[in-house]
Amino acid sequence: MPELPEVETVRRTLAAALTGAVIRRVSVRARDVIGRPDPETFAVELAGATFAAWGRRGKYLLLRLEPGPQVLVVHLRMTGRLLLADRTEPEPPHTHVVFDLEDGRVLRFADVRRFGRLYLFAGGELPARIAEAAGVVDAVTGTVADAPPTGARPADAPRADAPPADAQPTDPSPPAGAPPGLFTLGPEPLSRGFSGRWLAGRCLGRRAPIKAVLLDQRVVAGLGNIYVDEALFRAGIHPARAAGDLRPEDFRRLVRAVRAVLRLAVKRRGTTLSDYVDGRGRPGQMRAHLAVYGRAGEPCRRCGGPVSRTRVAGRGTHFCPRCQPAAGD
DNA sequence: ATAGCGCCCTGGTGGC
DNA sequence: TGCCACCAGGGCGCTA
Repeated sequence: MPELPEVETVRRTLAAALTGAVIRRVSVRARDVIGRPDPETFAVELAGATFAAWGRRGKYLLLRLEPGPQVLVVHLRMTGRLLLADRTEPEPPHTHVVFDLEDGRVLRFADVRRFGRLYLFAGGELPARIAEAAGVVDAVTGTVADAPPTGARPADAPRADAPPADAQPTDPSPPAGAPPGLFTLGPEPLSRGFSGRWLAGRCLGRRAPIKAVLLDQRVVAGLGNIYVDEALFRAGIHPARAAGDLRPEDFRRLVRAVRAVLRLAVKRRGTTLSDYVDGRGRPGQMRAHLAVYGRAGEPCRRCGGPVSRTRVAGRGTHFCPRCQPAAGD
């Protein structure tokens, strides 16, 4: 299940191999995976375009194309794959979109469950920050690495109580066919915008389980079921605790835990349980480092007690009842 | 506004 | 061995 580390790994593998590649032809086999515009326009618009830059925002992959600027947005959802291969290599099953490149290679979008979506935007249709992220965001820190020198920004060193730089509360409403979620994404978890104070603010007065809040992409962008469970374990916080009941030190610990687990997962090139592979078809190595996810009944790596599995926020949830007490301490 | 739930989709799994 | 109900879940839309 691609979450931030998996999407980031795909981004890196493809950016290294595909920047500057020219699209010869696009064929759409399954119309329903093209979110916007219609599949015919999608194919026509992309023919002849060059991959100029590869960015990421949350779980969205952002491919900037020239001339344009146009931005191809890809969301892999559960089982989507973007695979770069030579034209002679056999096509993977459930291939729904094929980008034939001028140099003889092919970029294929395959997805067993057809949950993944591809969207094409003209540059002006995206909020400035998203368009910027399509190629210029530093994916690990989440900071804009090569932002155009639009003048110094001296006095706005990010304060803890300031709104995160990458939150976009005033962005325009999404154009037709666009995924609404792309326009309401919270801060990147590895950026300074995701702080204990920000998280505390978003949890204020909320009775929803803390896990549900962390899964909400408007609160923080890029977390999914695996890394939320892992971060809560590292922070020693029960996933079902009411978000509004956490204390300031809990939020600080949680933010640190989220960052640590995501950094490690990026370093290990993501978690492969059954489906995920990177842009070259290689599995990730993070599974061996998971403390609770998928380890129900196995000994907790910290206390030795058995890892539990329940359902929280409608999701399979893994935690250690001893290391993550249900209430307070 | 918030929280919970059903829906999409299909391969893999477990029960009988 | 074969059949089938059931599960996995990200994001969205609906309901209360």
